[in-house]
Amino acid sequence: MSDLLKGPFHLTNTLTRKKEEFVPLRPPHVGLYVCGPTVYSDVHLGNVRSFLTFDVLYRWLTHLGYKVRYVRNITDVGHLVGDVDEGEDKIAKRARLEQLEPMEIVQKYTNGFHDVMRLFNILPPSIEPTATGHLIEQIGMVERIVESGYGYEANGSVYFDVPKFAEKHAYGELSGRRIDELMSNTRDTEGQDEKRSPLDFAIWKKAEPQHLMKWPSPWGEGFPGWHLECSAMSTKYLGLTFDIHGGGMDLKFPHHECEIAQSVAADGVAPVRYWMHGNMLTVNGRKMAKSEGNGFTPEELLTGNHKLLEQGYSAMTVRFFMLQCHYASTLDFSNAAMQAAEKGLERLMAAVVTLHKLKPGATDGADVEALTGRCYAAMNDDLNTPVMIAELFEGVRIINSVHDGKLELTAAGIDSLKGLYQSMVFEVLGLKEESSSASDDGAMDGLVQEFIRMRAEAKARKDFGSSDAIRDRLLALGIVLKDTKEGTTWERA
RNA sequence: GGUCGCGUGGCCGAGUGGCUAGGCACAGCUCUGCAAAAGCUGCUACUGCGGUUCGAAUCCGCACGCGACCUCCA
Repeated sequence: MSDLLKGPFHLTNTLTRKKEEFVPLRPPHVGLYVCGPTVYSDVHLGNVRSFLTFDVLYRWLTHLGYKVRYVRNITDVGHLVGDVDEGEDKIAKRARLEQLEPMEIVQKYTNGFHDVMRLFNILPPSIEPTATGHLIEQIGMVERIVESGYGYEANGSVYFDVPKFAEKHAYGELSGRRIDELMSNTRDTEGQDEKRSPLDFAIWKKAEPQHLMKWPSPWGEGFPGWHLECSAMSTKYLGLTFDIHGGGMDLKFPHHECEIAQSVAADGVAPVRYWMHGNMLTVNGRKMAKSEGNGFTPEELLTGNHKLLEQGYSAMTVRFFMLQCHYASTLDFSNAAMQAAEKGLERLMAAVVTLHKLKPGATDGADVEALTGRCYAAMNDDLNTPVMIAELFEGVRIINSVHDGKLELTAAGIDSLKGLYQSMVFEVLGLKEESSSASDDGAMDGLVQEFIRMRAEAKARKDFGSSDAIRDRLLALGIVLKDTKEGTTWERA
């Protein structure tokens, strides 16, 4: 595959709302930052979708030959439960509820998050920094913001002065908001009298005496504001300006808007060149969210033990289901759609197995090169995984036709196809064989092969009653037999 | 209320001016002792009403319906 076929890569920059050619700042290096989870509860499927989107981005950039430094944070302090910059720290609240030390909560749900990422074959980032590990950098950033005149202290807390910032800079550019509209839409400011404007947000928050997670600072004991860590850590590991920042659509405002303002205020430069936002997973048309209570955990998904689930679905089925939809579109979860995805994935993976058994012919009856080009074109067009999957299914038809002797491919053609599927299915889409197929258990396979041999003998003497009985009894045990030209194969139902 | 987005065949979902993805389901055929699997064929849609255009699912306007953000959320 020539590099010419591979590029150029275009992605939708949500800052400009346009599809743009991706050109890294310092090729071949790419700096990628993605907002990670706040570790105070189990991640649900909607969270998984977001991390999956950027996993595919990471995989694709890597596939294109870029050296990607992928930073995805763990938020282990700072987000508040209640109203704007008031109320209890989420992690502290959870710690109280579960009667654990806050850092035990953090560890518990960080472990859980990692388990889920592994389950869905989502690659770990290059750096996974925590907010609590970067207090010095965050305090430094607050100081720079104060020095530049866009931060002010009030009663031990430090706030970002949004109206003042907006006088000279574009606040609201990313989310398409105007400062005067925001002003007229503010809710009551009760309990926020420390702020000069209701639009201001905390970059450092004073801790009450009973607060468990607090650190010394020039403004007294406190903790960092909830937008600050991403700015401080992305700057530390990726530089003042870096290539791509990703996150869920719901983080666009205010979180990402505030990140931009903080970086511009502190360091004078816009931090991000390409912003990318993944869309939401919905259930019955409504966003899956912790606060909606309509999420299910991966464990419930696998077992089917949830009122919204008719059956259990494997992690790869879910992954495939999500990849059949473009990342920027909302995707509605339903049992019918999941069942369709399950069947489709099965057919795709079966064809990959078949591909490795193909016998070469004298001519090429299908244009593998063109198919490959279309796969690259799809991915280069804003990570259009649904179109690429459609192309892969074109390939499935080719593979099965060759296997059935209805089409011919040369050894070179078969090799190209193998290379394509290895790259696209496993490396880029990140799908993997998961359940025990025939070969994972030697004893099991030997046992079934023995029954297949007995059945073949029965068939040979036209004793179809016996041969069907063997097949039916194995089926009742979850073993499916398939008669092919090369003999009988088996798999689990 | 403000801002943004969406509405595609039985279902899920691509597609941004003509060449009408793909998956699942369904029907017929081929293969098979019969099944299963696989292949072939069929099923040809774009919320409604106007407008622009030789031509619109695709552009513009209006209406209706739905959602997201505006408060922690991927």
